Amino acid sequence: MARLPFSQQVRQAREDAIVDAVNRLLAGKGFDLMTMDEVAAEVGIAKASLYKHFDSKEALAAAAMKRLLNRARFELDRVEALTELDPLGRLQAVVRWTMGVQLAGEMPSLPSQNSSLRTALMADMDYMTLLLGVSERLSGWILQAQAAGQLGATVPPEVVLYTLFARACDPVLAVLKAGGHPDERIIDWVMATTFDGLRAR
Amino acid sequence: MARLPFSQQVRQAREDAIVDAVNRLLAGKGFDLMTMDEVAAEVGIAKASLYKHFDSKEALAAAAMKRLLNRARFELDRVEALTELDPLGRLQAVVRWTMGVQLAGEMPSLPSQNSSLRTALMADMDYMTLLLGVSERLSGWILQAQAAGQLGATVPPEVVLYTLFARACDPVLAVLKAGGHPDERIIDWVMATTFDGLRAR
DNA sequence: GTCTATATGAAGATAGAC
DNA sequence: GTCTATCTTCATATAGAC
Repeated sequence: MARLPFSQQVRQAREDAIVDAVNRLLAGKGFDLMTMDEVAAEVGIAKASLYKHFDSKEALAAAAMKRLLNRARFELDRVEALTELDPLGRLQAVVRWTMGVQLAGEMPSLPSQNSSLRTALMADMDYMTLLLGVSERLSGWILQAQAAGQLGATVPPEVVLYTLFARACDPVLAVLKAGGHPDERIIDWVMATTFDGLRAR
Repeated sequence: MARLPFSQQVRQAREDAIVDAVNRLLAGKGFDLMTMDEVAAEVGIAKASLYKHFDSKEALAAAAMKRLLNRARFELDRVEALTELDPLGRLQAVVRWTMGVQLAGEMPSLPSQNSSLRTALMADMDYMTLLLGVSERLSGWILQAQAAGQLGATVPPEVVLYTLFARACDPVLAVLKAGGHPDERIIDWVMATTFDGLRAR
């Protein structure tokens, strides 16, 4: 493992701090309402300095999203190593993890509608590669779980995948948190509605 | 029924046209990305004229939301009159309706995070009254369905209510529509995941 | 690379004639 | 009430000194 020069380590640490702040702000108020002034203030540097590290606001958000996807990939590795889990158990573990991230205020939220950010992300090859990688690993587990009869087969795998992604940024979590419920209970409830459905079993 | 003076009828028709345009734009790009210039262009009047009818951008969005809630109230009446439906059936009918509205591009979407719009809406008594009314009628059906053993009782009614609201603006619908699936099938899929859950029954 | 100061543009809202 | 033209604010992005 080659050691980086000290100056590059410093630069890396600073960029991590920037992405930290962006992640927090993205989780708290979203892309449109986040301003570069706020980011700079949060990090404690001048706004112009931000642009020495990232080309644009979109690039900043993209960096936060890429870090999230890397965290997700790491989590997928961890869950895959848990040999006591079956495919459904793995999916549930990952969904639980995403909800925990959101309740911790660390889930950067993108505008679901089209915007400058969406187009920037779709043109970002690194981001798209990461996203595709995570999607395909999840899809594999979904297919296994369906084949094993653990997941319902009335709905195509595609729909299951999108549903799981949607739970990662479900606004219901924030509403329940605002209602004063503890995180663990919130997660249990939303896990129950997601996997067991609203109808009585 | 007193007949309004002609001039007021004209005014009313114009304001309806404005709210139509706002509704479309809110559904398509959301509050933050909608601009007053676009609204004016869509209606075919000057931007300054908008302000003769509505005080602010927030007031414009509030008008669209209020009209949606009135449509919802009307739908609740319609479903309540269907005597062949039980409480669960009524809830499902309403959720189906909301999904249809969204797929038709007529569901104005609010930013889920705090913003100027949220505070404006919370201060709007007409809006809050409508919202509370719809919530309470739905809550009544939820309680009935739980008492009848049709809805799972592991989750509090509150959570069921929020989950149903969330389905009305579920981004999964738009993604599936972009995937080229017909509206009816999309609705069936999301209804299945919502009420039956992802796990096999 | 960091800063202060500024350019540029977009968007909400208004002035004032008709 | 409708229009054109304008005001004001604010946010992205950049210039240029150190």
